[in-house]
Amino acid sequence: MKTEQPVSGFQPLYRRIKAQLTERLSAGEWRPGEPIPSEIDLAQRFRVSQGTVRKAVGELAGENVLVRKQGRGTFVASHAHTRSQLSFLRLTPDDGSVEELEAELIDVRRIRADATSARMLALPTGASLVRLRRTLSINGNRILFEEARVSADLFQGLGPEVVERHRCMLYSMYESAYHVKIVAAEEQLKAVDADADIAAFLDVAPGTPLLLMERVAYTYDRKPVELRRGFCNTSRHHYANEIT
Amino acid sequence: MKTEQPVSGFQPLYRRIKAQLTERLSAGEWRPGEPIPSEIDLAQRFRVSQGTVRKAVGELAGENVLVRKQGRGTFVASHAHTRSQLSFLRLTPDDGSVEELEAELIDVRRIRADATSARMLALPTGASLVRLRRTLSINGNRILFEEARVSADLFQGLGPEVVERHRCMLYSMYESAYHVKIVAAEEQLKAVDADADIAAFLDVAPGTPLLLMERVAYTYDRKPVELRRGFCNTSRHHYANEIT
DNA sequence: TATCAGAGGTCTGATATAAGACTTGCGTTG
DNA sequence: CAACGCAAGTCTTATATCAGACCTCTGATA
Repeated sequence: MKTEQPVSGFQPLYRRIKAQLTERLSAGEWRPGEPIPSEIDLAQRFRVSQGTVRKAVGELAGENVLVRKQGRGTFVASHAHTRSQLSFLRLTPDDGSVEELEAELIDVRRIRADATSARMLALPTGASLVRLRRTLSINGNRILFEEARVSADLFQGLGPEVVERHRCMLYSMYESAYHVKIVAAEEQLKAVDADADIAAFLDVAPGTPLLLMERVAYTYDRKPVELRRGFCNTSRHHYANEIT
Repeated sequence: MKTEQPVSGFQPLYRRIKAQLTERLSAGEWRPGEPIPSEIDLAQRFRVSQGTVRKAVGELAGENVLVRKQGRGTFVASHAHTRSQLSFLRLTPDDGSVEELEAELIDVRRIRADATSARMLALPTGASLVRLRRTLSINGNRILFEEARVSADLFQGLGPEVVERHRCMLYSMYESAYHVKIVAAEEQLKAVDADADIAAFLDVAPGTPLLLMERVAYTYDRKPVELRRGFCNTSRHHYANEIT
């Protein structure tokens, strides 16, 4: 066993392997939905034992970056397949579950990043962003209005057509059209009153209490990629969360 | 290697070890804050290899039931020590972090379980419950009103004195006074309007939008133990969540 | 053509061994 | 008495090996 990094920044071997794997993932060497090489194979490439690869892969699987399938192989997680697309949607009807999901695009515009957006996306103030607005219906009830902002530079040519073509599944679209895989997000929730505009979009009276959800979404290596702000009518739905 | 359970209900060895560990934890063999025996020691007791124990302990550590400390040992997670007491409190000031936390007890009463509460706590309808109400202040601002319900049978003698003595840290109290360790919870969030009563408690105008948090808290083996309902003034605070 | 058995690949579970890293506490040393 | 160094105990990392479980594909068979 080699002991490198004499003093600072020591990282165990399996973490370095993990880093290498994320690097290749983010470089697009293996695409979402595709299998990565077998543990044995990876072990040989990296010249470490299969157990070490296994531990690296295990952590990535724990972070939902990879998906293991016994007897078949290990796959790059994808928003396209497996309804993992829903893993970022915490809204549920009070009774029963999500049967049908439908999104309706309102508009897609180019805007300039204000100071806050820029900072949160790690971009210079004034950078060009794409702002996308839409509503979302669960089981036929329109309950969410939301807007998303992403770097226009990273998502070149992002317009209504592209969104429509992916049926408004944004993360799936980021992934397949732009090779940007969303792997984590931070959300901040508040209760607010509906203003006139949003009330109109959601078919509720102005002043109705809405759940405000603000999100920063990250890709590999915790690079911030998308800002999102949603207003949800929670009269018959709720935001479900598991604490552990 | 033994292959048991020919068809159904097969559980790998490390999971059976894990189950045995949770059992002993729930029996109080090792108390929160205390160390459990070393991996080697446990391996000998259970007559399995250290690696197998390690895997079981690893999962429990991942669930925040145990806490590993390199070079020192593995400890039973505790709400009392380490500010893990806050791991169940997702409320944060919009700017900065939680510096000071203060709870104010309103009342503690015996009530009968309605059908819903009973079902969620896995108790018979009409069972005797203790209902506790309080407000909570962060950095001096009173922002949360909440009520908690627990089985009066499980928490015998639970009254204002006991709560005050533990300075309103409920999970810490459940743990040290009743040996009930809360390990997980499910929450449902909604936005609602403040009614007159709650508005008064929170010093806001009736009709102010509030974040409604409903929670079921579980102890070892996912046994439901507490129901909680909180109303939060989110004008200068938010509920923080991490999605992965 | 349709079905089935089997081979081979892949992840999973279990064990064993060894050395590194971290903490604690003891005993020596200055 | 204080400081230092060392040893022991514990978790952590790494490797190797083997067998089980699960899936896919292929070739034989009816």
